[in-house]
Amino acid sequence: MEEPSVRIVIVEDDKVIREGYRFLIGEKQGYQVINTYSTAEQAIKKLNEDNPDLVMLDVGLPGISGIEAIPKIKSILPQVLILICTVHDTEEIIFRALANGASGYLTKNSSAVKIMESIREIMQGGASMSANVAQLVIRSFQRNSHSPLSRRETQILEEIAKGKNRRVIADELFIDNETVKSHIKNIYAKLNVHSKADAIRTAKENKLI
Amino acid sequence: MEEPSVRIVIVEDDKVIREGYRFLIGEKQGYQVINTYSTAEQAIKKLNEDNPDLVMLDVGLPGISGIEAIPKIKSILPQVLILICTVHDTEEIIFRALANGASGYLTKNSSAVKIMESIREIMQGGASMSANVAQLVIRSFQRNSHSPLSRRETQILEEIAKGKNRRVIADELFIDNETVKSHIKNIYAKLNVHSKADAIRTAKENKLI
DNA sequence: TATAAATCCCCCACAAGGGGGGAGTTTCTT
DNA sequence: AAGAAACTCCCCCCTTGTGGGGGATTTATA
Repeated sequence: MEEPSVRIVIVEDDKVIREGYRFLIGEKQGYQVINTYSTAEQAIKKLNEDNPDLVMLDVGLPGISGIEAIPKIKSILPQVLILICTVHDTEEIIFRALANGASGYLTKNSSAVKIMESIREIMQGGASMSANVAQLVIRSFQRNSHSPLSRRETQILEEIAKGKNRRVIADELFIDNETVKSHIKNIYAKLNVHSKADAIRTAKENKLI
Repeated sequence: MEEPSVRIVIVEDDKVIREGYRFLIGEKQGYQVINTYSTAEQAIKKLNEDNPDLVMLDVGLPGISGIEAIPKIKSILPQVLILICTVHDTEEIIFRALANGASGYLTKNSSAVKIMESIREIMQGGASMSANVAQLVIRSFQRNSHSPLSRRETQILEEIAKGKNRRVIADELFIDNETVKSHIKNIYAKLNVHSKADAIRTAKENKLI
């Protein structure tokens, strides 16, 4: 039986890189580059007729950025998969791209092999990140191991961060209202703050919760 | 100049897989398998003399699990890198492994090439995940795009979830106290809840914030 | 034998929360 | 042009929660 090839659209403002991608992908069996664009606006305008399976997207585009383009593209073609290929590797940009619906994030030092591997993984329903991106993402999961807070204090601060009040926390932990209050007093002293909001902010900044 | 080879310890209870890894890695230039163990306890006991750069760790070990072993290993050798290789791919296990300090997470269908690539990426200071793991991780970043909440409501609920009170939120958004209160009333109505804590819980469960 | 952690107790004053009502404007969609 | 959402602001009410002050006891850990 005939395997339909994967339809790919490339959005990249640098002509050399754009043509590089086109050449790289175009010569591979089972993949075809439908069109390439230098701005997200142009790509979005032609999205319905191009009808791609996957869009390779740069972040630093003139006009609307790749990040902002993601939800617009997804609203037109909800099933389309997005692979970000860019030089930008700041935490904020990466997280915004992933939160907006990207399935992959490669920084531009990625080899041709790595790019094709990512496209394959994404088309098979997975996701893909280059090593430096994966590291940032993983780091966002990790706690500070030198927390000044005790186990109980950390636990209680986590519940506070969920918006629970002292009464509820006390009930859930099978301890007294006053005990929770004491813990909170100690938390505030250790973090040098004087309110819930400040405690939560400080704790999150230092990855204590 | 002489490049020292990467010292690797393997912890895996299945003998076939364990020896498979040992063979796979042992034949590669620049990598040496110092020791292999079938339990985390044994590996931890010998950690100081083995002095590995990287530990390949299974999750489903007899005795203490791979997940629980991570902080214990890190407390003995803080610089050691951890690569999880396992069949387990539930969200909870993956997140706990990454939160505990793993630098990589491969599910066991990973090819030999992929395993070596991961080890290389991790040793170079990056991180690595197989496609299915990356997908779960990325999905955890993504919002529900069909939120019943308006932009403003979502924004305000996010601030509430940071522990801020109405007064502070009003000031930061340059709107009146009463306006914030109205938004909160509407949020509660839409989410069918009657308190901060319930609103935060419901919103998080449905990935509205 | 200190020190930290976890538990519990009392006081007080003020801030904050939640429910009820209504009403004006803008902005977007049909 | 009509209607619906969204965003803004105002009043009433009473209950609950919060933060700061001062303690105490027990257990475990260094």
